[in-house]
Amino acid sequence: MRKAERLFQLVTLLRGRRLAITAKQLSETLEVSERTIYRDIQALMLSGVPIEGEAGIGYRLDRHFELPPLMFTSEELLALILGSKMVKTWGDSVAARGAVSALDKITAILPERLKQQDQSELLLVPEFLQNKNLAQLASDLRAAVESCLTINIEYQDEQKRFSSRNIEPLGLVYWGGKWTLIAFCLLRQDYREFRIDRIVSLTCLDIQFEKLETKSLKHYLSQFACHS
Amino acid sequence: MRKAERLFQLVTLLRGRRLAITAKQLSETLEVSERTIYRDIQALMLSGVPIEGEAGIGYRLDRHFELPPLMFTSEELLALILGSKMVKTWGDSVAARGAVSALDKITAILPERLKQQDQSELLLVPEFLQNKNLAQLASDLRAAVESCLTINIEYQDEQKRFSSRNIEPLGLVYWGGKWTLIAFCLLRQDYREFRIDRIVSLTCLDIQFEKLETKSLKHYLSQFACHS
DNA sequence: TCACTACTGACAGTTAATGTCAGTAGTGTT
DNA sequence: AACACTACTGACATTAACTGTCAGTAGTGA
Repeated sequence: MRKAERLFQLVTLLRGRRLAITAKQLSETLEVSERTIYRDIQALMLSGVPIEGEAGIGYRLDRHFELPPLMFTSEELLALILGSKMVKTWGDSVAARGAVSALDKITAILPERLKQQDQSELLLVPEFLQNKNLAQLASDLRAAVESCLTINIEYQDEQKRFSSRNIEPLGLVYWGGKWTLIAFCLLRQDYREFRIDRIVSLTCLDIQFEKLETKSLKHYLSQFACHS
Repeated sequence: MRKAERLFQLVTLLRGRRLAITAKQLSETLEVSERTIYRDIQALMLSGVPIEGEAGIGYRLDRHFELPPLMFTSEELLALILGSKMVKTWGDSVAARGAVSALDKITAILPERLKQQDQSELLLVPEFLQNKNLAQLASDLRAAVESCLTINIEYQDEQKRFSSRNIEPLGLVYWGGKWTLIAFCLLRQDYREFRIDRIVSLTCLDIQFEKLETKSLKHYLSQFACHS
């Protein structure tokens, strides 16, 4: 079992690093010969662990193996299932995609008892409320937020009044059933909140804006929280 | 590595069973001696696997180890985080509790890159919208649904009209921001849908009702889906 | 008491793992 | 081209770990 323990430790050592690590360093840490490290690395690779080794550089774990496994309780899994269903229906299309595949993984390992509890569907998030176009719009907005790109939107408000604006998108908020975009409006030189389902069109302008402490989603919401 | 592989297979064999399994059966399946099985079981227990052995009965895996670890991609983890935040704010209190602890586990293993993406909070589910009383009411309703218990509710509808009814609760539906209780109303002898936030009080009656194909959440929703 | 099981120690034989040594090969710098 | 640094492989003597058989202990239920 000593070797099996060492293999586990090897993966842990590789997983915690950004830079490559040499066989010599590993052998010193684990107190074995370099030859043993070479054998261990080969064993791990044969069993599917994606290790990359470069002569003159050292070893690195493929980025996708960076994430360790997670252990959840029954209660946690049922909560994750419910949350995934909410994201699937109400989230932007990127998040919805992640939720669907996570949901597949979770249901694949559910024991019969929990599977029956989930499939009894006594707690339901209806799929038919899903709006694919809105989810895609939310994804595009999210990408603009993340990239700090100024955008132009055409917007139809509650009174059906039409407007076109250049805005700096700061973030998205889920109010339960409705997402809004918080942005800094270049026309009004102030924050504005837009319901995503009322955005008629969206155009990215390829103009990058600057992030500021006093011009952010957090700053906007701190004002809102004081009111309620 | 043969032994390490066998240890893995042992856990898998134990995990897939409800009834206890003897060392003799395991030795025949894995084609080793019983003495080796005793050694293997001891090695697994020393490394933390919760196996229970009873003389005259056999071995069983502690129930909490029934669930294997899960491996998620970055995209899936971010979706699970978003979903957990939704459940935390909008779910019933049991689900919210599960979501909070799942969220702790996920954030504990998040690499720096993803942690920063999550903490930038460009995609927000506000916690201040959480309603603890409503979440507790939802949990009580969920328990009644699961136990098929008839309940009495006092309800105030859209027009502020007050009513008191005995109902058989069939399930809960999340419409995005609002949950409704689907129930069979004993007064009207028909389905009725109640917004949870309009339920003034709830009393369990300790009268068990019968589940039927034609008196269920699914049946009710199949009618609704045809209308839209 | 008997039948069934889990459990432990001891020991000879078997198998796996280890470190040392020698050699191959790739990359970057001088 | 030579050198320094690294990854890599095969061979072999030595060491460590593992295995099955055997004998014995102990718990549970009929």
